[in-house]
Amino acid sequence: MSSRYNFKDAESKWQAEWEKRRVFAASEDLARPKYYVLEMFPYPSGRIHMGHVRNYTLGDVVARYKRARGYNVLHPMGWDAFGLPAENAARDQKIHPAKWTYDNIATMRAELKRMGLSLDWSRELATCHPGYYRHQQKLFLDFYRAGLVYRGEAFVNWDPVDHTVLANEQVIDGKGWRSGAPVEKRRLAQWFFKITAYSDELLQALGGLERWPDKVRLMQENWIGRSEGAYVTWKVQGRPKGQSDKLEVFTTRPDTLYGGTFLALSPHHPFTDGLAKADPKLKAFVAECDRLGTSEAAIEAAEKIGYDTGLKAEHPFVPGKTVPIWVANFVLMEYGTGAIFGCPSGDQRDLDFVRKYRLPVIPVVMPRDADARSFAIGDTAFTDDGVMINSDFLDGMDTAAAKRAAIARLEKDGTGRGTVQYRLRDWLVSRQRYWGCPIPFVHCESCGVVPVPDKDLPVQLPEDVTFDKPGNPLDHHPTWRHVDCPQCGGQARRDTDTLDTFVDSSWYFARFCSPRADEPVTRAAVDYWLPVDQYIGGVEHAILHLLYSRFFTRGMHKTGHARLDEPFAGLFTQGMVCHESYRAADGRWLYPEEIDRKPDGGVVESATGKPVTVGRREVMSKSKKNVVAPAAIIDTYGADTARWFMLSDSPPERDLEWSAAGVEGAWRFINRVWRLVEECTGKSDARGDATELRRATHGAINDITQLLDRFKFNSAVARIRELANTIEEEAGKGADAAIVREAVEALIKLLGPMMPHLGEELWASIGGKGLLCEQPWPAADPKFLVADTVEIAVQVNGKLRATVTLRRDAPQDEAQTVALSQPAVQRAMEGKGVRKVIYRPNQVINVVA
RNA sequence: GCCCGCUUGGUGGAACUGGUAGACACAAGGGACUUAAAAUCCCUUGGCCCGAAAGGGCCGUGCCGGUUCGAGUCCGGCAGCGGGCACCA
Repeated sequence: MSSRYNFKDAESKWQAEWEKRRVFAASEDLARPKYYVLEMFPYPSGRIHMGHVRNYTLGDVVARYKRARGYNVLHPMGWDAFGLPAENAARDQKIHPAKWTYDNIATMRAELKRMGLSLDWSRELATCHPGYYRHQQKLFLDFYRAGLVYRGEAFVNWDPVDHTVLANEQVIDGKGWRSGAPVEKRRLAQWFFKITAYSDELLQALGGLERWPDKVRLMQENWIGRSEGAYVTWKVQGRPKGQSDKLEVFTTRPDTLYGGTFLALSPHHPFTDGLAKADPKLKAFVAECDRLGTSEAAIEAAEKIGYDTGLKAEHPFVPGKTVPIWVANFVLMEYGTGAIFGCPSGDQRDLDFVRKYRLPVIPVVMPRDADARSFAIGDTAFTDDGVMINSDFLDGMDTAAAKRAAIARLEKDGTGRGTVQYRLRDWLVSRQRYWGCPIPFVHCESCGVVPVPDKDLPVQLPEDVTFDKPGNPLDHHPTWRHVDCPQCGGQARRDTDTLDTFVDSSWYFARFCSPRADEPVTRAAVDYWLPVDQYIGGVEHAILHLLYSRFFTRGMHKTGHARLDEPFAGLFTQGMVCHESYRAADGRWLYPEEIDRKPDGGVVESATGKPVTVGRREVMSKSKKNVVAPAAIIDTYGADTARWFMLSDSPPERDLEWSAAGVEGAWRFINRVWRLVEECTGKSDARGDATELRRATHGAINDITQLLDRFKFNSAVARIRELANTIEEEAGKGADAAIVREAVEALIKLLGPMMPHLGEELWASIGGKGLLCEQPWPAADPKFLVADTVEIAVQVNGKLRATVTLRRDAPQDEAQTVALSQPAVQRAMEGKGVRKVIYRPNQVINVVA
């Protein structure tokens, strides 16, 4: 054993050993409790980054720890391999998306392997592989047959230059992010998942996800957006030609109907469409609304514009009363019925609108203590609950009662009904792109939309595609789309859209259970492994990915592919990795390795010696060059250093600041432990007192076990360091050799999940049997967890005045006598008598003077 | 605008369900070893005050107030920072 730890040899040696012995290969074993640890699989963008290192380190600690605790652990890895960057690379670099993707996977796999993760690589999968997406097509068809997939029309952001549909985030100031052309709203026939069929269930079931962060549950709750209200039907006066004579609105405030002074329709409401045909001004107004779009700057968004159709609607409660019908840009077709009634006295937005267009305001709710005769609305609507006024039969009721009464009346009159609305919309999954899972449907002139028969799956992506023309390469392909109709045998064409990549990631956790099965999932395997016991990833997926996966699992349940509803029993969202940024005087961003720190604390550019502006620490990003490449760190310090640093200092849910000094500190600790084990196990015949050391050892085992269970890895790191400190001290004092050995063994086992290579090397060096990663977790002996004496705090009037050592569980009179005899206590009492004593055994005694 | 979270030394952070604030590190300063450097080891390190020293006192967890024998922890208000959603009827 040499005195300096050679991480290069050790890390590759143990990685080879684990692989050779297949120690992380998982198989179903009903005799043992299972534990499925999963980290969100990466997009193969090229290289792994520090965010991956953090994510996979956290998961690996859990996996190794649970394995040591006797669980049958499944810990797989795969690739979220479809997506737009591959097509961009194809166009810009003339590389086929498949080659680009598989090359990146090879690079990243090699980088991940160098981290020493306890992964079952035999289960590796890539979503772009036909062996994966074939089964996704099967699920899509099964969902279709179960009524969870349908074809509908949707407005999309259409880029007229690139001939493609853009995601909202690709529309910047109303223009395509790449072409710069003004984006058009187009109505296209698209595929949807019927996620709204589960709105209420997805909401209700959040309550059962006890091991999910509250934050994520709340975000999903808000996203689903349940609200109670009513549909109200208004009769349109003087029915316009070819139009409905009724308009249905949704409202959460049926109580304020008497305050309604106008109706507003969405620019995309069918009624609006009908009117616009004969009204060029309205048509222009609708076009104007479309131009403003949804992603306009906040200032633009704040402007509310309307168009008076000149039509009137009859008030459902007040015979003879009518209100004008407007079209307004702020009414969304996608929410409610696409039409509202405006009550300016009770809604700020409506109030702003009527002030602009000079419509009337009728106050209908006032604060409890206000006077009905003098209560008036100025520039602020009264939106709180209160007492009803100017509302006929509702007058005097409170808001809740008025809502109930108004709904009852609507239902009795047949002019409306109580209902529940959700903000959640169905999931649009069609993408006009090449690098995605083909949608297994055929369009036939005579049969319509026909599913591809199961036996013909997969519908495989053609490889010979070109990216030099704008638009979807599948559309341009000379032959691919032409196909015989599976139903009538006549000429038909394939659906050339591909699925949103969120579909790929909505079931990969299930596929991992039987990754090579000839069906999407093997029931026995998913029944055994699912749900995922611990899922770990970034909070940026808190809504879409996690919600889609929850929906998809329900769909798989309904179609008989699984028997559970919730895929992730436990969820942990980690913080991001940050670094300060550096900027030269001329504005260039500099990489951390391009700067030097001077002794006086100043920072200069290495190449020029000129001073550098140090920016605040923020999320690592290539554009600001505040990045550190994991590969470089592993080359210099090894994987264990990177892992240890990732776990130290910052709690995993918070952002972590990467610092060179912190990495150095981690590296120093590894060498310190190395020397410690070498030195301490050398002294074989010492017979000193060892009670302190045993207490430290078993206390550490106990604490670290609990800390790992609670995801408090940074605290576990601190306790491991403490144990190392104590061993060094006690061994230096000549503690009993057998006890030192016990402590060192515990230390090695405790650090094993965090620094597995160092752990194996140390384990071998002290003559441990087998592999460390197969050793059981150490057990704390309870008899060393409690001391005979305890130090307790002595307070006078709540202020600490002394600490005294007492027998454990000493009775109050004894504690009181000792406490009062303390000089500092006497001084603080200033001769006053004892009025009261609060005694918490083994903790504190507080004397009230 | 609405909803949520956070705020503790020079820095990252610790403190179980209200009970000795600052664990464990980083940085800094001092010292040892060395021809020197690296590495390593030891000591000091929240602020202020009294004292030659030993020791002692006061203040202190963003700010203001409250509950309690006792508050970093609970409650109310405010500020700052961060996140989510955003014309949601």
